[in-house]
Amino acid sequence: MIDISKLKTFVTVADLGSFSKASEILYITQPAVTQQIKALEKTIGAKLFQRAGGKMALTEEGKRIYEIAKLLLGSYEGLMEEIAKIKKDLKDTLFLGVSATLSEYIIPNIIAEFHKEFPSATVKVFTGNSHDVEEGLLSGVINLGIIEREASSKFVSIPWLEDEIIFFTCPDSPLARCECIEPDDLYRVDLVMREMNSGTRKIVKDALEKLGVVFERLNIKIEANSSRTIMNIVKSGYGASFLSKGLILGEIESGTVVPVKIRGFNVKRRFNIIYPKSSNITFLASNFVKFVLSKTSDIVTERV
Amino acid sequence: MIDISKLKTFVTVADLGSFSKASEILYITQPAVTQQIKALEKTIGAKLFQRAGGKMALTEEGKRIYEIAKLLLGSYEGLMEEIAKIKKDLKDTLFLGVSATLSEYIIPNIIAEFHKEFPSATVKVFTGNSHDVEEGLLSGVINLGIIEREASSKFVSIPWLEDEIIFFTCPDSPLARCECIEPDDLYRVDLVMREMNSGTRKIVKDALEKLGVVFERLNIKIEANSSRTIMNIVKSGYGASFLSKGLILGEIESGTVVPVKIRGFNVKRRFNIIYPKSSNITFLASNFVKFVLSKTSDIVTERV
DNA sequence: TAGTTGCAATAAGAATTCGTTATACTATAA
DNA sequence: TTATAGTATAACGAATTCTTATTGCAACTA
Repeated sequence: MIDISKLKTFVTVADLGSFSKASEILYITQPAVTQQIKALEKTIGAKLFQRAGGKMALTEEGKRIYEIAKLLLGSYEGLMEEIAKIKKDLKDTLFLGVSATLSEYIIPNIIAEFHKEFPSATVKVFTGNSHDVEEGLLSGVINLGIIEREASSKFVSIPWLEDEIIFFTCPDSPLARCECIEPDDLYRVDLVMREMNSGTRKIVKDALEKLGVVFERLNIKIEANSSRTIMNIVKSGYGASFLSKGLILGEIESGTVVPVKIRGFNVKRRFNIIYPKSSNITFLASNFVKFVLSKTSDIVTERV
Repeated sequence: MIDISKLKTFVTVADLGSFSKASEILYITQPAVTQQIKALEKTIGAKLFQRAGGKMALTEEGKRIYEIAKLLLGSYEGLMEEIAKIKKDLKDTLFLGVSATLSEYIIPNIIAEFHKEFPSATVKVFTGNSHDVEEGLLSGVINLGIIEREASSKFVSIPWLEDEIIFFTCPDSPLARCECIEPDDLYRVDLVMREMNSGTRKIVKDALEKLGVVFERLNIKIEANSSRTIMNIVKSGYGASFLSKGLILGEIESGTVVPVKIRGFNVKRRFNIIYPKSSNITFLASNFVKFVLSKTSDIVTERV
């Protein structure tokens, strides 16, 4: 199979009319040029250069090959340019994998602010559960991950925000007047919940069952797979639900929803920024981490 | 530098969606495919396939590379087709190297008749001295040579026509009435000769000097590098000259020139068909040799 | 005409590449 | 759970392709 580098050598020799000059430009030795041309001539089955006389002149066959070789080298140039572009694009792109909960509140703001500080950067967010994020990191599809638990030993974990799941309802509800209810009181409440398989739902279920609540006996009237949807339902006056504190803090402050304590119910978890121990962190990714951590102190003191 | 075969492998995998299937089509093992793709991904700096799921799907970068790779492989196909054409053309072409004397009489007829028998064949004639022909054979520019002497030990020599150099003049000349002259008589004749460096001139000079003639004292009034020119000069009534018997046989028969014997002057030589011992003779060349030898018997008996 | 110079070809050894075999890993199917 | 298909990894051997050293050849110069 004919080598692109051999064609490059051939075209260079043809253009310069000299083996030794071509060897200088190609940063190889003159015998290497001789060998490459010889190999080409062997596979083509014809002499490409007329050795007689001062200059190396193309033979008739050489001229025929030359035209096509130039075309092919043109395509090759195009390929290399595209590769250069891809490299540049990837250097300026941060592939971020985050859990569903996070992707809905803090992350969008963070990305927007990050983009203000790094205008040339592009951030692509992949939403998935913690396992998906870990897989993506190992396969290289993702540069940086943020998950709701500790990562496995294959990853570097940077602890980030502490998150708390809280129970809340709308101000008009009778529940809103209670400062603290008993777990058993939940059986008498219409509940809006995240869908099955949700990490948030699972953590709530586990915590309630520890308090003796039979989850199946609860009145789950509505299920939704979006935190925003759940929020809107409760805000509009229907029932009560569980969500991350961060997701509803704004609403609590503006008085559109009211948090209600459940005795003994205390679910806290910490988000972790992670990346593989095996591969080096991207320059852009490290900038993102620095940026996020600097913003975190504000968020922590102000809100969480 | 990126290899065409790697690109071919990449495109094949992309088309089939499988490393192992691609390996079968490319007649290599599956690990070889893995390695090639891996190498490509390393030089490009991006994953080309999404390993997740059943099929191997192109990533965004993979798609970008795929398009250009197909273009490049197209050029490569074109190159291979051109090479095939060149090989075919060369197979149908006989490169013949002949000495100047021969190229002027027997060879043109032979080629014309050869072409009648092998219409698809092309014969290209290179005229030069014996040394040029030998060089051409060794460098591969020529397939077959016909020279005026024995070839060096590097060549296979097939003896062909015997040639004789004869002295002649025009019918009007006083010389024409002599049946045989003495060597010293030449000093009194106006001579037309081939140019310096001519093989024919050298052989004549050597033969005359053996007969005691001082070559420098001869009256060489005209020099010409073409046998045809010399013939025309003598025919038109001026002086006398030496030429191959074959070149002037027709003229002698038609009475436009007259041969004159010089006592003791007897120069014969044999043409040899030659080709290098090192390289095999072309199919077309061997056909040409057979054809020429079959024609030779006619020529020998009829004319020489 | 001999000697110098420039360029290409050749030879031989070293380094790299590349493909193969053998084996491990990871999903999916039975 | 085992079996199976497909991919990745490791290690070795073969082929390629460089490099250095040297020869060969032709043109130029003294």
